[in-house]
Amino acid sequence: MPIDAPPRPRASAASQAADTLRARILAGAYRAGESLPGERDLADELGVSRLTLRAALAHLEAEGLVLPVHGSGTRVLDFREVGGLDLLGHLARLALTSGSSAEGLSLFASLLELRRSVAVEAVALATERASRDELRAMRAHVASMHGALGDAAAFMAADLGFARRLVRATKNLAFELLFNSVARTLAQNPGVELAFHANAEASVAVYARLLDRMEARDPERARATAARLVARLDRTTLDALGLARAVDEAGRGAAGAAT
Amino acid sequence: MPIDAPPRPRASAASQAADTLRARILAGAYRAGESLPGERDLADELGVSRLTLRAALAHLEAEGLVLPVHGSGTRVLDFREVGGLDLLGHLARLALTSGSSAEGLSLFASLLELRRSVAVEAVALATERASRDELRAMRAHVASMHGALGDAAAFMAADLGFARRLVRATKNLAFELLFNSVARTLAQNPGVELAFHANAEASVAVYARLLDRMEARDPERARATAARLVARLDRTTLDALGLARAVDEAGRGAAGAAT
DNA sequence: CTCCGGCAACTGGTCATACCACTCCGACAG
DNA sequence: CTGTCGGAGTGGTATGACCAGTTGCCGGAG
Repeated sequence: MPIDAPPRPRASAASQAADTLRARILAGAYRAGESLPGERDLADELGVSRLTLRAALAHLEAEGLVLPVHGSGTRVLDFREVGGLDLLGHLARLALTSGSSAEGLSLFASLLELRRSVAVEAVALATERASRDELRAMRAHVASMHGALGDAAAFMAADLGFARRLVRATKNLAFELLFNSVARTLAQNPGVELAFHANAEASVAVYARLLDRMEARDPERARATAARLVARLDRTTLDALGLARAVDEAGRGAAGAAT
Repeated sequence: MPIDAPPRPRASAASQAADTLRARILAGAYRAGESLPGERDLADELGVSRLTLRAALAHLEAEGLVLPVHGSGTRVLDFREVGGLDLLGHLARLALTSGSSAEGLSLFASLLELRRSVAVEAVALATERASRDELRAMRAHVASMHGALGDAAAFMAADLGFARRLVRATKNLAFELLFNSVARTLAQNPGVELAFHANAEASVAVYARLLDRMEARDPERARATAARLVARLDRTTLDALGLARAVDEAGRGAAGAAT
């Protein structure tokens, strides 16, 4: 019984086309300011119908990569100037799969830096605004995290769950939406759960201490504590990720020649 | 002389359909977790072809509002859980045009709060990483802002321009992409330029002082100064925006009955 | 020769129709 | 009652045509 049926015919043609075009744009194959080839040509080249191609373009447009102009062409935008945060995940994924691991790591470090600055402020805000119930729920969540210490993926989910409760306690929708983007970026990069898991126990301990600060209702001290502890966590996370990537790299290097 | 020729037949059918659906989802007309009506029905209801409807759905999918499932239906997602930061602009616009001005103001306050926390950290990072050239360019930019004090729109553009230079000097792509989202959110809400303009002189003065701090290469002091000064700016901005909205509200109230 | 109007050949935007692929659920056989 | 197998309904894709803007060439008027 030969295994033939590919268990991964998943990606739709439209999203595949979108991925291809996105990769080209992010890689600079089409320069910003120029126009994309005509839809008819592009569809033909990618081997899809014009309709499918247009669906892909609609996604890219929503991501801020491209701007179709009726009668003229479809302009390629400078993603550094107009792209949203969601691009970071794609950039990191591209760098990690098809290029320098160092660049992907750097992007990941950027994301952690942003996350940290927001998290610290979120702690301060939550210290002022979290209800007693919310604090209690966070306590319970942290306690439950001990049960997920064994499984990396489960722990990352629990970790993000705590972060979401924290962010929600700030009563600030902008923070919450930003958190969504960050969480999605992390989720779509396989391997990061290992980095999360690398300092799982330390994270749980840190969260418990942050809750102490928050319950004391002293925003400034809470902020200072958060800044210190989260920075330390992030350092460990980055080290773990770097190590994992290095091992991965070495493994690939042993299998094939270094490119 | 009846004005008939609409100078704004601009919006394409697809984007109109997307706006309609987005508004419905954000307003809760379709509850999260449920499925949208079938594409055929929906297209018929909105008076567009199924193809156009699909283009609209592609946008909503990219925005994280909706998830089409092949064979099943198109699920409505909880935007508070998966929506990106770009939604904030739409929410604010909806609140301001068709509903409570207070809610829109609150959303705007959320955005300012986020922007401030990020800006403060950006100042700290830029203090460490900005090159001498970048600092000089920022100086020049601040100087040039004096020329835009008269025009609200021009000043807002100049203000965002300074912010972009600052963010770029952090050498952190995540910060830069987040800035893009924030800037776009501000840009798509008409009227905010007045709020920016309300404390134009103060802003320029603050930026100059921040540059002093950055040139001194002391991240901690720079951060503290930024936190203090920017918070003050934001308070003024919010007051100005609230006042403008109140006046606007009163004007509308005088013309029609309060809804 | 210069300038301006208009036509033609692009481009993206929309439409109608048909068919494929997948999911779900209910009817039927066991 | 259980398991299976269809069919109905859903989103996904293809085709071909036409509409609607934009651009630029080209010929005629000055």
